[in-house]
Amino acid sequence: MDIDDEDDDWNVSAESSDIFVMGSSSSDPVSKAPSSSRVILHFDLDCFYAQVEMIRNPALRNKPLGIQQKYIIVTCNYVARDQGLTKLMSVTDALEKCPQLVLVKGEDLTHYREMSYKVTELLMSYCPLVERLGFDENFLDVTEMVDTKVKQAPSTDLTFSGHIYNEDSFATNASDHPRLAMGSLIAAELREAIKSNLGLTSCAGVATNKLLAKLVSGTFKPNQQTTLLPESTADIMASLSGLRRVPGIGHRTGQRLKALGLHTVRDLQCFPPAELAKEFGAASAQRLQNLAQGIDESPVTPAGPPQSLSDEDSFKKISSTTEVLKKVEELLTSLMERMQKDGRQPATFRLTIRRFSATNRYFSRESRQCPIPNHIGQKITTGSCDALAQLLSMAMKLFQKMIDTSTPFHLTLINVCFSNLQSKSDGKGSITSFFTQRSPKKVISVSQQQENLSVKGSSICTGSPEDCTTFANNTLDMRISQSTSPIPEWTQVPAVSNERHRPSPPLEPDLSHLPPDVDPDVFKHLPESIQQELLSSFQAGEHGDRQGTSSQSVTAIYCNQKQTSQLTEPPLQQSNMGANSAGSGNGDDFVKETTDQTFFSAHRERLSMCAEQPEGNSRASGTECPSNVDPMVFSELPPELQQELLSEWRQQKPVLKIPSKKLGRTASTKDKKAASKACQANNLLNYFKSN
DNA sequence: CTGGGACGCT
DNA sequence: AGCGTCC
Repeated sequence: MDIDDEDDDWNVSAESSDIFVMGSSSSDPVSKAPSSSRVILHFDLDCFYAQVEMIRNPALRNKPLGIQQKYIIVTCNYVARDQGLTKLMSVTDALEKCPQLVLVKGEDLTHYREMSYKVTELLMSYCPLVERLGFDENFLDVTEMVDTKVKQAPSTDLTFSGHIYNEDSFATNASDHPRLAMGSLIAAELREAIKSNLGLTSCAGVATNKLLAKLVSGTFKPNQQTTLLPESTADIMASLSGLRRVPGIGHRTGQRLKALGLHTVRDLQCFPPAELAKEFGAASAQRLQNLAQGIDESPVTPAGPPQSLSDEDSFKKISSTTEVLKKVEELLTSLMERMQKDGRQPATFRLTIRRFSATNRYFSRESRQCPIPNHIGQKITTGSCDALAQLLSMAMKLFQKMIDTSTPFHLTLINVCFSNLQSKSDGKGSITSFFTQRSPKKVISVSQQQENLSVKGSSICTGSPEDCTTFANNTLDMRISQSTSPIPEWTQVPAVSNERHRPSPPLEPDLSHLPPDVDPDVFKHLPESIQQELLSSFQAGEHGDRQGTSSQSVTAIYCNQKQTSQLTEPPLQQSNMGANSAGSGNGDDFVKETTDQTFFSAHRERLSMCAEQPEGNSRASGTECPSNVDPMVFSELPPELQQELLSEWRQQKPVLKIPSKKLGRTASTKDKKAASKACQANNLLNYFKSN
C-alpha cells in the first residue's frame, strides 16, 4: 500500500531537471508533482553473435549457424532455430538436431565487443541517455526527445510504429498515448539506423520503464518492435510463465522465492510484504514486489566506458604452476593489448580462479587483487614491453595467496582483470573528461564502417553516404548535431602513443641456475617464493622425476620455431597483412620487425630485445631457462616458481622425444588455437583463417 | 560438456 | 572479497 516512502530517486536526472514539464522546480523536496511518465526504449539485437559472424562471412546467411564457446552453442541464427536449436544448447545436442549445423568459434569476443560499442555509440548520437545491458541490449530514456517532438507535431498525425502489446484486446488510439506513440516512431527510426549503418537487425520495446520495455521488446521476434500501453501492464506481468522470467530475479532469488512457496508473478504480488522482508530485508523485498507489479523506477544510467577490462578462460584442468604461468601470460598478453587501446591506466589488478569441485556445480570463484604501481600502469598504457613480466609477477603473487602450490590443486578457470581505470587526461577520471570532440566526420562515418565491417572483401555495404545524410535530416530530426555530439573517448580509435623511449634494459641478475628457457628478466621479478618453487621443481626434474605432461601446451605456445616443430605441426603461417596497427605508427625499428611474424614470436622478440638478450632460442641463451617459458618472463618470477618451472621443463623434455599420440594430436590442435588466438589479437583478419 | 564478460550490493 | 544478476 504505502509504496512510496521517501525513497524516490524518482525524478532524478533528465526527467525533472531542465525540462519544461510542469515547470516544477527540482529543488522542491515535497512536491511529488507526478511529472509525466518516462518513455523508455529497449533495444535487443537479434542473435547478436550470429549476426556479427554472418556479416563477417555472408555465405553463412542461409545456413544454420551456431556460435560455439567451448562445448556450448551460445546463440544461433534463425535458420538454425527453425530446426529446433535454442540458446545455450550443448554442441552434442545441437549437432544431433541439426547435423548440417555450421559452427563458428565465439570465445574471442573482440568482434562482438567492437560491434556492440558501435551500436551504443550510434544510439548515443541520438540521445545521450543510453544504458548497456550486456553486449546486445541498450536502454534509452527518450522522454525529453519525445516531449519535444510531441509539442511540435499535431497529435492527429501521430500513429504507432510496430506492434502494440495486446493490440486486439482493445481499441487503440494513438492520440490517447501520444508520447508512447512518439516513442515507437523513434524506436523505429533507431532500428532502421542500426540496420542501415551497421547491418544489424534488432527488436525494440517501448514502455514507461526499463522493466516493461525489456519485457515487451521480446514479444515479437525477430526484427520487430512492440509498445506496451500502461493499461496492459498487469497483463504482461501475468503472462510471464514464472518468477524467473522477471528481469532482476535471477537464479538464486528465484530459488529463495520458491522456498517461500512463490512460483508465479501473482504469488509474489500477493505475498505479505512483512514476510517477504524477513527473507530479503525491507529494501529488496520492496523492490521484488515492485518488479512483480511492473513497477521499476530505476533510471537509465548512461553508458560510460567499461569500468573494468578482463579476460578469462575456462578449461578442464590446470594443476601445475607452469600451466598457470602460461595461461596467465596468455590472458595478460591479450588483456594488455586491449588496455592499451583503451588508453586509460589501470590502478588495480585482480586474479580470479575457480577450483574444481565435484560436489558444488555452482562453483564459486575466488579472487585476490592488488594495486598496480604507477610506473607499471604507465608501461601498460604506453605498451612498454616489460610490463607483462611485472604484471605476471604480481599475478603469481596473488595466485600464491589463494593456492598452496606445494599441495595438489585443480583449477578450471583463470581470469585476469584491470579495474580502477584512470583517464589519462585528468587523473580523477571525471565523467566529463570522457567526452571529447571527434573529428569533423560523421559520428560514424560510412567509410569507417565499411573499413571495419568489410572483411575478406565482403562488405555489408548497406550504409551509403546518403544514409547518413538521411539520418541527419530525418523528419524527426532527432540526431544530435555533429558539432556538439559528445563522443566518448573509449569509442575512438586510440591515438598512437608515440613513445619512442625504450625502457631501460633491466639489469642482468645471476641466473645461471635457472631453467634454460626461462627469461631471467621475468624470473627476477617474480615473487621469491615462486622463484623458489620453480627452481626446486626444476631440480627435482633433473633427478629424473617425471610427472606427466602438464607442460606440453606451454611448449606448444612458446617453442614456436625450432624445438617443437619436429614434433608438432609447423607453426601457423599467418599473413599479417595489416599487422601492428596500434603503436607502430612511428616506424620504430624494433616494432617493425614484428610485422611478419606470429604474435607470440614477435612478442617474444620484443621482450628479448628489451632484455638485451640474444634472440629467442632457448639454447642460445647462456642462462638456463625452460624453452616453454619466455626468458624475460621467467626472470621476473620468484625463485620458487622458477624452480618449479625448471623442474617441469626437465620432466617434459624427455617426453618430447617420445611423442605420444596424444601429444601429436592435442599439442598441434592447441598450438593452432593458441597461435591463432594470439595472432588475431594482432590482426583481426587472421581470425577467419582458423574457421 | 556451463561461456565470457560486466555490473551492483553487501 | 564474495555473491548475485544480466546478457
